[in-house]
Amino acid sequence: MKLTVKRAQVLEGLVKSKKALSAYALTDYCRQELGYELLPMSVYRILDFLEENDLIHRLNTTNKYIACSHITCEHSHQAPQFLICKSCSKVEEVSIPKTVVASVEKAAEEAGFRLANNQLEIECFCTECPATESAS
Amino acid sequence: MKLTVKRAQVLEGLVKSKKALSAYALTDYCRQELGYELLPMSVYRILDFLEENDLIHRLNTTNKYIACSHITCEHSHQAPQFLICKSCSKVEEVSIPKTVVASVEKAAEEAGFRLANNQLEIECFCTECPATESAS
DNA sequence: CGAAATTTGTTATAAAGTAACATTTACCCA
DNA sequence: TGGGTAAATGTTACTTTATAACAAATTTCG
Repeated sequence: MKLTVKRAQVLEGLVKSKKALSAYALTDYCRQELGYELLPMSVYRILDFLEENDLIHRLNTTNKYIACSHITCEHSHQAPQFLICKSCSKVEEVSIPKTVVASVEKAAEEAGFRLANNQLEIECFCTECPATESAS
Repeated sequence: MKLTVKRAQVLEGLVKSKKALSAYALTDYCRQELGYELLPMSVYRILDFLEENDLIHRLNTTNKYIACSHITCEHSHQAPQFLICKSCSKVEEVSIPKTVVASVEKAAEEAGFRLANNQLEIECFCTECPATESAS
């Protein structure tokens, strides 16, 4: 694993942003804040690398990326769960009790599926955003 | 609410398919199986309509759509949970115990978020698909 | 009937993601 | 130290997903 300058800069962009960013938002970040062009293709590759090395998470529900909140920790990662604000993209990485995750897994197994990962993404509204859509 | 012919045909396409389909896959379906062109814009509008009326679900993690497994039931919908095969897009709509959903909601509230909906999408592999990626 | 609302058509384009190949840079070791 | 290999990044082109804006057709209902 090699954290090159560009990879570190993309990671830094995600760390500094308190919310989830798309790959294209990160190309904008490089242009505007760092003063060079990093094309989408390169951004995607760097994001893939950062994700493989557990430095960031990809949010499947929104096609955005966020820095892992445990970058600085030593302890190994357990499955992440995310609360994602539908309105402003603010993300909180929370820890849901293992028993809860276990019962999700159990429900899956009973239906003949095995989990690909334990990542849960939950659509929310944060305190600063009014719920423009009603909860279902 | 008005279930026009085209809306019913799109819904029928989703019901007949046992897996999740993208909007563009549904334009192909109309061309190949029904013999007319339904442009993507129209498909998206119809999908929006069907979703608003609880006849289908949109899977945010995969940008695909699936018929609601309770179309024929009378009982009102509770929050849906989906097991989605990453490999073949097969989807199972399951019912996860309310206590589990409640504890997810509790974790969200403690972090200052309120749920936008209770839909959970869980990435899996079904029995027919080998896990090409290892579970995390 | 005829006005208003709803549904569908049409065109163009934005946004998200990847394939394929070229070039550059880093690394190793004889 | 030079050169070969692997890793990283650049470049071009394209596919997939999604929506904006406006036009036409159809339905609804007084």
